Amino acid sequence: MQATARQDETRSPRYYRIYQALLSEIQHGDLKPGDVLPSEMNIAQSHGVAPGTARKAVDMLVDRGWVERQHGKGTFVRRADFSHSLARFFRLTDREGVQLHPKSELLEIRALEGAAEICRQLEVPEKSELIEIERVRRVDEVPLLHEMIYLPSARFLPLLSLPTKEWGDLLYPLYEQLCGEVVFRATDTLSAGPAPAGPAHYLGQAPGSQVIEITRLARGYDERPLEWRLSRGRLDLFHYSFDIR
Amino acid sequence: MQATARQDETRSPRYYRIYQALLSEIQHGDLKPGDVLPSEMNIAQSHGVAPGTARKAVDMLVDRGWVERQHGKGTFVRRADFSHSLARFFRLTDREGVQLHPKSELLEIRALEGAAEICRQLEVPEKSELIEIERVRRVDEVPLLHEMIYLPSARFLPLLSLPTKEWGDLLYPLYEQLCGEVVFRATDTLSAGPAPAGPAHYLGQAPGSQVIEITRLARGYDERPLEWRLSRGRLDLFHYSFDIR
DNA sequence: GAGTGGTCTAGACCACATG
DNA sequence: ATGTGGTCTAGACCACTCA
Repeated sequence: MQATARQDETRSPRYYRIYQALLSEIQHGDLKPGDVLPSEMNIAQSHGVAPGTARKAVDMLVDRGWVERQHGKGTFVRRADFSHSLARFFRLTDREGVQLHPKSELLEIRALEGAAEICRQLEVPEKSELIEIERVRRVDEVPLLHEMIYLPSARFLPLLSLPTKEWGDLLYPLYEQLCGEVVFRATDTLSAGPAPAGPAHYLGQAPGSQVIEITRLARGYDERPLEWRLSRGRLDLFHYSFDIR
Repeated sequence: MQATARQDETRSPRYYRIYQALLSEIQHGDLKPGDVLPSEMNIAQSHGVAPGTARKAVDMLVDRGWVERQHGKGTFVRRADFSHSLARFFRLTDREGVQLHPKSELLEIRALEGAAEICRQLEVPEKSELIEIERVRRVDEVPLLHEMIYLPSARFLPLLSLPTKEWGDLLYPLYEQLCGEVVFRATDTLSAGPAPAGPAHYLGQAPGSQVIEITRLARGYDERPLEWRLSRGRLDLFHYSFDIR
């Protein structure tokens, strides 16, 4: 037997519309990281399709990194793991070649009127109030990165009242626990340029010397920008490798 | 009805074994870039499985970038396209934001005894004879990259007798036409370091100034190393962007 | 019209996880 | 024992390409 109504409505395949429906639930937060999806049989019945068709929709979510299957248990919305994400740009490994995590030191946090370019990146009105965070990240006391981080004040206010001692090495878990904002993906851009006096000082370089610049725009599940940061790092330790094709 | 023998032999799924069989044909050159695969019905019959199972094997080849489907025509082995691959590291676009292709100038080509490290990368015996190619790549007369390229002599001899005038902008098509060696994938590694006098001169920088270093190891369909290159580029034009998670 | 890939059905049995 | 995902069958019709 063949489906009675085939190319009605959107003219896209049924598995694709199911994929979109599930993705939209994830992006709108109806399905949160760690949540279990309905079973494939369940999805099939509720959408009135054969199990194989529902499975293909879930396949797409898996391929695109939104969910993870666990045999015998279910399919779960993935939680992002950025813990190695900036360190991976540097040639810093232990004897066994394992990437080392840098330690963070909070230098300063304050609210200020956002610069035009940063507001544009964060998709907030010009001159909106932003939170600025300045950090240094070190591995074995070797300064690796100087970071300037900008967040829309409105959504990150609880950070301003967090005692300095309670800032850990990772910011994203903090965003999640204190502010309920979850970073799902980010775009990193590599570049190079002269270091201003402040960053240069913390990196142990002469002011104006060339450093690697990594800018990041981080987004939530709904694709809204959450964070913009500019990290400057030592060129002599910089190293990054990847496959093409 | 169910397959009579299920977990005999390798204990891996049938679609996976079919995938491996097809991949091995591609990697051994029985199926060359541009060749058409057997039809899915054909694959199913010759392996004694249902069409859906054969299709899943082909799905895997598609997902991993080995082949490309063309509706109504067939499934074809992909040909790599590296034409934008090095230019993508630089901030060089036309008014419409389209990446510009650099023009190549051949500076020198010669055969020599390979340095230990380069022989190791190319997986040939130490002190093997290598072909060394020195190039400059420019966009609108602006020098962008200085390149030192190393190839195992044994497999690339025809290059030594090619007149300078016949070297084009792209090397990989040359490798294929003259030497029958096809580059399928490569690993690029980004780093930075001081430029020796030669490269610095061609980039219009002071000797010893910091430049971006891109090393590449290119491999054929059978995963054998074909080419190792060290490209040095201007830091002030360097720019690279990518998504994580 | 014949052949190809693209979508979909309606089942089956297997392997894993949990109560 | 029950429910989950993982593999597989044996078909169907649709959409596209080419002779």
